Amino acid sequence: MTGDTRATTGGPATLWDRTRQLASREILDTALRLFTEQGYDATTVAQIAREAGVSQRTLFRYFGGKEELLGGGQERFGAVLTETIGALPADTDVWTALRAGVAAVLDLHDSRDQALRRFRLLHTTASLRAGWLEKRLRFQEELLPLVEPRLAAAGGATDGGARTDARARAVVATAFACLDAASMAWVDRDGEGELLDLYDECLAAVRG
Amino acid sequence: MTGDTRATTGGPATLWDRTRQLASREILDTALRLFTEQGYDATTVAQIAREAGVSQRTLFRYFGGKEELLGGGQERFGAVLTETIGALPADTDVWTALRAGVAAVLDLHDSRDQALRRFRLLHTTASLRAGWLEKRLRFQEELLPLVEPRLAAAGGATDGGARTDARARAVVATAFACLDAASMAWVDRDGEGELLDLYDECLAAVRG
DNA sequence: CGCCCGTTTGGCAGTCACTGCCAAACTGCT
DNA sequence: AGCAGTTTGGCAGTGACTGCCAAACGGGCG
Repeated sequence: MTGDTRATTGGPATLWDRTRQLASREILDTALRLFTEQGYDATTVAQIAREAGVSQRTLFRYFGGKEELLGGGQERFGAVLTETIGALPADTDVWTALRAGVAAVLDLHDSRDQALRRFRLLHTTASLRAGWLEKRLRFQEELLPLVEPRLAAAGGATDGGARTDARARAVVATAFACLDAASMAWVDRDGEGELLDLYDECLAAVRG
Repeated sequence: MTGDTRATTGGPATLWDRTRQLASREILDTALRLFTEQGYDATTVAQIAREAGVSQRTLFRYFGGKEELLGGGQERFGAVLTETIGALPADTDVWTALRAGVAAVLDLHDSRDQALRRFRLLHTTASLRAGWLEKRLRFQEELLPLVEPRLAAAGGATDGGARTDARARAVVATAFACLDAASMAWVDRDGEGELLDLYDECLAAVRG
């Protein structure tokens, strides 16, 4: 705060950025702690701001809304998903590609414990669930242009158009649905086993 | 409102019930109208209440929240789903059963036009989408006990327990995902064609 | 017919998430 | 040190939603 303007850096660039990152982390940690302690709905944004040492207004500038305070790099999900799948060879099977995307997203979590806490919160809080599902749907839309061509190539492949559109949506949505089912089961088992294995199992059950 | 206490009945029972139903309809109609005219987010509950001729407080007593004002008998969805599927013979294939459930729910809409309006609103409004997806998930949970046994019977069927749980969830979620993909495509085509056909196409794309 | 009881309604105030707006504090550069 | 651009914090406002309490109303009773 005072003195010591010389950069004891090691961080990204300007002091602002470092402070910002620090505050951001503090807010996220405080939020996750309070959420797990009192529950999501019972925790007010004002309380998080107070305990994190920032004004409510600033908190809302850092994060768009209460839901974002769950953390877990949810904003990166979209980018990671499209990047991972986009980087795959064009003739990769759709399901293989989607599995790779799911795996990449799961790797984003810092620790198994935090992931478990987040998922538990997510699956037990209606409002959070709603928000997550909505975000998921957005990712799904973003993924569409990457999935459509692969689907057309593999399937008997009639032209493009609305028909392929619906099918691509269904395929991506199914992958996400399996991820959700898997993560629910994973939470039920208190984080025992590998989430990806559960995902495979779910997908197998669906695709018979 | 005044005089005419003699029952020109024909309705269910007491005057209260009839008034209630009338007000309910008025509110729902007003809401759908305003939503389509101005958009969901731009319409305030206060405005709906004013134009429907009830107090805001009463409106919230009739319907739990703004989302319910979309109507379409969403509350019955759960019941219809479980009843339809529950009434099917125990050895019915899971996918057949789920298809029947989906068909029953689709039959719930009064008119094609209203269904289209509702779906369009649903797919273009983030907040509504979120709410719908959350409700969908609740139906999914309700359906689980009906789906699990059929899945165990058909599939190689190891024991019961958490394993089947995840798979059942995945299967039901997939069916719903296909319904969503289908309804999105249906809206894109301005209600042309049969929704169920699109559903079948989506499911075929998934189960390849 | 009129009266009382239970239900329903409406208004009011309050909570909570979230958003502009504006002045004050601060950082980075010269 | 000083200037300019950015960030912050407080304040007021909106909109959904919830208790609370008094007033209005419908239905059954004498």
